[in-house]
Formats: sequence, structure tokens, C-alpha cells
Amino acid sequence: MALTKTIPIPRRKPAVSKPTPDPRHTLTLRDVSEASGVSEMTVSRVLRNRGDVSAPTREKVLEAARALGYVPNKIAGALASQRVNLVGVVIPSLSNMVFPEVMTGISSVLDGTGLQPVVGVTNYLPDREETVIYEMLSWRPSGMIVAGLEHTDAARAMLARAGIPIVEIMDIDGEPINHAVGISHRRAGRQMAEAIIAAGYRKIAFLGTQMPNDHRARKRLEGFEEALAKAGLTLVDREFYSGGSALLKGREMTAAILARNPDVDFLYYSNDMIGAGGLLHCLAEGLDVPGKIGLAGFNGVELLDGLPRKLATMDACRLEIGKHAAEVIAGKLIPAEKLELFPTLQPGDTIRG
Amino acid sequence: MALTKTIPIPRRKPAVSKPTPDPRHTLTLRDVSEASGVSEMTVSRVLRNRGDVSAPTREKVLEAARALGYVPNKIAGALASQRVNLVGVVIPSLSNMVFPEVMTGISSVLDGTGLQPVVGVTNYLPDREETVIYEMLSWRPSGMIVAGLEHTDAARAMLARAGIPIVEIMDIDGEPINHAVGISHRRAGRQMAEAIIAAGYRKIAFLGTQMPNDHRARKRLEGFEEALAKAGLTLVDREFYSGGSALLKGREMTAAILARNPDVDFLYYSNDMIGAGGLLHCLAEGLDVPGKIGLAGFNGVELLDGLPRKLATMDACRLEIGKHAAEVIAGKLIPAEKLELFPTLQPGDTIRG
DNA sequence: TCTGCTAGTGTTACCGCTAACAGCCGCCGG
DNA sequence: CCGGCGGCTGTTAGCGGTAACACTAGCAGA
Repeated sequence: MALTKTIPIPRRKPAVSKPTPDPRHTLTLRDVSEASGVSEMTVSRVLRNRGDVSAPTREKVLEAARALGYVPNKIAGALASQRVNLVGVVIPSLSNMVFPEVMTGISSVLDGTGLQPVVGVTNYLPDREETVIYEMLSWRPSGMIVAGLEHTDAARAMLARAGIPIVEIMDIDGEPINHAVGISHRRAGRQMAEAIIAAGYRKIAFLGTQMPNDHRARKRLEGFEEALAKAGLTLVDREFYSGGSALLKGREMTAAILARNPDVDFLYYSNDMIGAGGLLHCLAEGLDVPGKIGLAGFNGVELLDGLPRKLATMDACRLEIGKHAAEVIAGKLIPAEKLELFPTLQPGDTIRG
Repeated sequence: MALTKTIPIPRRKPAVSKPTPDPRHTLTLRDVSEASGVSEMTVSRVLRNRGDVSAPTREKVLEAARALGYVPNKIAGALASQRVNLVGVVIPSLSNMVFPEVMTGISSVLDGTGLQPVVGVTNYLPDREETVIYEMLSWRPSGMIVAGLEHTDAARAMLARAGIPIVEIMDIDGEPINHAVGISHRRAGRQMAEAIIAAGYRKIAFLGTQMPNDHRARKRLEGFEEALAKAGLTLVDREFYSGGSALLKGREMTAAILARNPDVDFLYYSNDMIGAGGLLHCLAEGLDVPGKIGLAGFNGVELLDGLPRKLATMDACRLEIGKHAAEVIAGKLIPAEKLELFPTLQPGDTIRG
């Protein structure tokens, strides 16, 4: 297209005279190479512990690198090697105790592998999730761990054609892009309902979060109502909240439900935090738990151990989910399409047995 | 050094014949450029919204990029532009409610700026912190936010010569590398002690975490004892824990202290979670709170709102700290060396007043 | 008509590092 | 004595973008 020759100008002064080795200049391999009298390639080999380098050379290089305070530039390294030791982790929130524990599981496995997790938070917003995924993929990570199976079409498409292992975690009720590691929340809800019914409770109410995009809470409720229906029951009442202190909201919602339905005999909470609030309320009111009224939550947060009475719950296998997801990314686990874990129901002291 | 000429071999086949546009191939600017019939540079300009591009060209390019599902390679972009939109955030833990809130503050400010936080967790281990910092710096972020003022010498040195803004958060009792945003924990401890003494309590015990590297908890305790000393008092007892459910540990430690010192009249906890456990214990025992015995924690976690009685505490300005730190990084705030915030004492219902 | 400017687009040379070799040297076996 | 091999080190050409220009065309003003 160009009809004439262009004579481009170098972007930068080729090199400043050596006498003034600008101390403000960011160090490169070349600096270490000059300081230690070997080629950049050899320095690179030493710093990555790759290839054969004689012991004396290695020493010299390490010495020089340390003295200069050289920090390698992974951007350049990643571009050249087409390899990035990052694993994207996309989760909805950090503030509810469940994802930090998943992170712990992920880190514990990744720690040995040279891979490093990078967290992105979506606040349960699908568009935000799409953006976060896009941003992460643009760094060409070695793998992605994403919470949930529900994503925007664009997000699914990006993940699918990224050419890296994708693990969707927490939930297995749906179609994974690649691999899924989690529990069936629908089944979890069903199991809890069956246990409650078996214990003889009949007037059951639900208390949960008002979050259209918390698909896992939704699926639990669906499974729960399904099992109720099978027993010829329906929820006698339900109450939702959003924002604020979960513990406090749990108290308030519980008070509201009890005021409306004095004869309710079971309260099923969508998470342990509001369940704990409800439990504190019931105890404060002097209600007979679990005789007259039973309670159950979901998650198995360790917080519960400190309560005066132990709330019935179901642990969500968070640590295992994180570990297995990381194992799949790290190639330590045979990648089945779905890896289902089975939560155990912990009856605690709030379901009569 | 080489005496002969080397004829290197290209790393990859120069180009596959166009007829088979390998669908597995990772897309580059060139693919979009070919699909839209303009130069790579123009595509780059369109995708970054930089420079003048005619509307029709812009449309064509966007169309092609969307159709192909192109995701830019930030690694290459960052290397070429010497610009990275990442901000490293190094914190000790995610599982204690305090750092998630700091993160919220950081994100809220960074969201508008194109900058993106990347979190690293150290588990209160100095060596781990050094590694995390090294890893992060190797990605050449635009800035770093690091919790605390205590680091290994190597970590300090790396941060100091990275040539980017460094903000140390949470604490200001010490010498920052660059900037510090936080509160004086020593002063916070002192203030709490003064309030307790003013309320007439005299037999005061301390309950906290057994963490040699939680410098902020240590400084609070130091300030606390300093103020006690000034009033001629000393701690009548102290108890430490590590690991496990904080709420439960709070109950257990409280029981232990009370068993050893039946006449103790105030319990100062190093954090709200164990304080809440202690409060639950005292209430369960039917103790007269705050008449016979007072309690106080630290942090102002929202959890407290749900308790039967409100624990006295001091909020740590977590949200503000996160916001201000991010503002410094984003260049929105005049970078003073230390930015001190002042926590407010919330007497709650557990200090008699 | 010529100049100067501006908007739009293309060209080239890197950014800092690593893959893939080439080259050198010393040693060993035949 | 020679070929081969293995250990160590160097050379070159990118990786996929972007900075900094060069260049063209179109148009306004002198």
C-alpha cells in the first residue's frame, strides 16, 4: 500500500554512555549479564534453573542478580515463552466465608506447582463477570476456575475458545463448558427437606437472600420445595432480604415470620449466617428448639461452633471443591466432565432426632 | 565471542497457507486485521479507543473482532507500551472479615480508573510475603498496596526500588517505604484502655491471638498496657489462642480466664470475633454485663449488629483505608507520607457508662 | 495556485525475554 | 589419532503488541 519508503526513528536513545549507569533505570537481564560477564541467555537459564550451567557461572550470576536487586520481567518472559503461570479464579464475593475457604483449597494445591491464583470478584453480576473473565483471559492464564455454571453467552464463548482448561465450581446442576467440580444444590435442598419431614415437622418456612443471580441458593430452594411437594407439603411462608448484617437480618426475618405465622414449626435458611441470627432470636425468645420449632441452614461455617446451640446445616465441601478444581488445572486429576461431591447433613441441635 | 556465524532457524513455520485457517490457532491482531482489511495498527487503535479512526473503519474492525471472538493479548500490549493496569494488593488473610472490606474500598475507587487489583495472601508469614511481593513485582504493576509496615529487608528493598507508588496500609506506627494509610493501633489500644479505666473497671484481662507476626494486634496491646501503666494498673491475666473457630475460642478462653480470676471485671479482646464468643459466654452464664464485667473488642465487624447485646469496639476504618490507598495509587490523592485515620470508639452495651 | 493543516492510515523498530539452535571444548572409545 | 558425544555458552529471531513517526488526501486560507 505504501508507495514510498519510510525511515522510522528509534523510539529511544540507543544507549546512554556507560559512565552514568542511571540508578533509576529498571533493571533488565542485560544489566545482570553485564555485571556478571556472561550472556543474557545464561543469566536467564540460571534464574529459571533450566538447562546446564556450571556451578561457578551460576554463582556469579546469582551474586550479581542479588546485588543489583534484579526482579525478572514476567511480561517479557511470558510473551517469549508463551507460558503464563497464572490461574484465573472468578468468584462472586469474598465476604461470605465460603469463597475464602475455596481459595484456601485452591492455594494449597497450586502452591506446589508453580501456578499462582489470581482472584476476580463479580458481586453476583453477570455483566461484571463477563468483564472480569475477559480481562483475565487477556492475560492468557494457564487455566480458569469460575464459580457457577451460569454465564453470559459471550463469557461462555470466550472461555470455550480460550484453549485452556476451564473448571466451573460449586455447582454441577447444569452443562459445564469443560469440567465442573461441585455438589448438587438441588439434591442438597431435597435432602434437607426429607430430613425435616422425617423428623415430623410440617409447617415449614423459608428465609433467604433476595438475589436473582445466586443460582445455587435458588437451586437449593427448588430442590427443597420439590421434596416438600412430594410429601404433599408447601412452604407456609417465605422471607427474603438483601444487604446488611446477615446475622441481624436473620433475627429480623425470623421475628417477622414468627409474628405472621405463630404456628410455623421449621425455619429453613439459605445460609448459616442468617440461620445463626434466627437461632439467637429463638433462644432469646425462649422458644423450645428443636422441640416446638426446628432450624437449619446451609454451609457448615465454623462460626457455628461458637454458638450456644449448634445449627443444623449441610457442609458445601468448599475445601475439597477448591482442591479438586486446582488439581484439574494442574493436570493432577483425570478430567471427568463432572466431579460430584456429596455434602453431609449435620443435624446439630436444632432438628429433633 | 562467537567466532563463526550462526544461522538460526525460525521457531515456527512462517505461515500456514491461508486456505486452512486453523480454527484452533489463538487469535492475534493480524487475524482481525486481515478479516477487516486494515493494518494491525488501526485495529489496535480501534480496540483501545485511542487516536483518530474513521467511523466506518471502526465499525468494520469491531465487527470483525466480535465475529472472531478476539481477546487482546495484554502481555504483548504491556510489554510494548511499558504500561500495566494492575495494582498488587498484598494482605495477610482473607478469612477474617477485615481484608475483604479493605478490598471493597480499593475496588470501589479503582473501578473507575481502568486499574485492576490483584490480590496476594501471605498468611501472616514474612517469607511468604516476600515471595508474593517478588512475584507481583515481576509483573510490573502500576502500584502496590501492602498491609503493614513490617517486611523482610529484601521485600522492603524490592518495593523501594520498583519505581512505582507503594502504599502500606492499616498501620501508621512506623516508617513507610513510600506512603502509609491507616490508623495508629498503639493509640487505639491506649484509647480503649482509657475509656475502660474511666468507666471504673480495674481488674482487666486481655484475650488475643497467638501470632508473632500480627504486628497490629501487638501494637494495640502495647498501647493498651501503656495506658494501664499510666493509671498504675497492670493486666491481671492474659490468654492467647491460635487456629480454630474464633467464636468458639472466644468462649473457651473467656471461661478459662473467669475460672482463674473470678474477680476480673473487664475483658479486652484483640478482635471482635473472639469478643463475640466471650459475650455469648457471659450472657449464657448470666453474668451482669456491663455492670459486674465489661467487654470490648476491636474492628467493628457488622456481625456484631446481630448479637443480643452490642459489643464495645473500635472500628478500624477499613473501607476508608482501602479507598484512600487506591486513591493514592490512582493519583487522585496528594501523596502525604502518612495518612492517619481516626477510629471511633463505639461503646455498645458492654461498657458501663 | 500554492501552502499548511488535519484526519486517517501505514511502517518500522523495538519492549525484555526465551526457544531453538550453533559452536566450542574436553574426554572417551576404537 | 580421530570421530563422537555431552556439557556449557552464545547467537538469532521472534512472541504480539504499541510508540513514534511518515505519509496521503482533502480542504481551507492566502
